[in-house]
Amino acid sequence: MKQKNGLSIGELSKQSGVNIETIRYYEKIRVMPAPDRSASGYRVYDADHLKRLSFVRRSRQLGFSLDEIRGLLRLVDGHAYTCAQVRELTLDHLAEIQRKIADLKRLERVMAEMAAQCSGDRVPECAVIDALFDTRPPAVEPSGRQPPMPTATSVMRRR
Amino acid sequence: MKQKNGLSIGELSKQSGVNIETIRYYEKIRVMPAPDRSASGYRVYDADHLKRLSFVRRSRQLGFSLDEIRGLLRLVDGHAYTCAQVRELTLDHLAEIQRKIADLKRLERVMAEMAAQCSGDRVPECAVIDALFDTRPPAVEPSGRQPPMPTATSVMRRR
DNA sequence: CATAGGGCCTGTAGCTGCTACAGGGTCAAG
DNA sequence: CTTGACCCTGTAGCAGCTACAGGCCCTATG
Repeated sequence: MKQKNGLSIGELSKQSGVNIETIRYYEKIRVMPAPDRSASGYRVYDADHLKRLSFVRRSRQLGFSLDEIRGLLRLVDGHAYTCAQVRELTLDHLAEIQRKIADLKRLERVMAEMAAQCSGDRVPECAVIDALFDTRPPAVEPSGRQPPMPTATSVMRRR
Repeated sequence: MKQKNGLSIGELSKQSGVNIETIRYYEKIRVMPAPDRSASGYRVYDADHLKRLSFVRRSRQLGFSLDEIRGLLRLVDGHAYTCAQVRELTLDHLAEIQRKIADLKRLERVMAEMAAQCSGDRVPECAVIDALFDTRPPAVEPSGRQPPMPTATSVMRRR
């Protein structure tokens, strides 16, 4: 009773590399369209679904948020995008990645400096602990003030 | 009726730079101890609370998870830490930051390459879209295989 | 003395992007 | 006919907060 090229959710999952639960989640949040159902209520997918899901997966791997992906898909679906529009989204995203890299590099430097101060002695006196108890924001640039220290949240999370 | 050095949650918030809601949240998850209460049930903090909260804030800014911070605080509270222990936690954390930087740099390169392919033409043919529709994982190293492409989640989130 | 405003209280729901159940139905093989 | 693999829905959980709702308290002003 299976239609030509019909994929079950399990098969789609294997072929796309996306978790079954995640596929259903994408459907719920309207990133993937609701597929046809078999007589018994099973989801039945086709090759277009596989393409779209792979698109989503790849975009996620590249760090696009689901909201950004919705934007890309809207362009693709409308067949109305210009390459320039897509390029702009991509460059925005690139800029964000570069900002995160810069933030992390500053963290890296602060952590390395703290660790370097640490002698390894047994006494409960430790440069790292002292530095953490310092109420001021970490020294980031010896010269010149900068935008406020990024929080871990702003660095590690998207949006 | 306020005791010497007693701080209301609002004052603690201002002096520490930590949101009121976040302070209460830290208390709930036992990162901050429950303070005394005034007759009418208001939280009353002292200078030690301020120190500890600043420690937490600074550690968060440096990207430590609340769980790691709990570990640091346990060491500090017990007065039993050696500087070497703290140093180890710090170096672990540093290594993680460096891993994230490396991951992001790979993403950066892929994004930049995609954007560079993009002509800006009006036609609905776009190298970026094509690349995203590619079902294979993004090319990361032209030569030699690597650990699987980091997902955005693994790069952006902690743990 | 009444009231307006600010602050504080608890408890719950929301955010992102999933993942992991619980408790059931379906289907093909042995 | 039973077993086991699959599928279904719906809900709760993860981190680390943030944002209410609905209420109490406290001080100052008219």
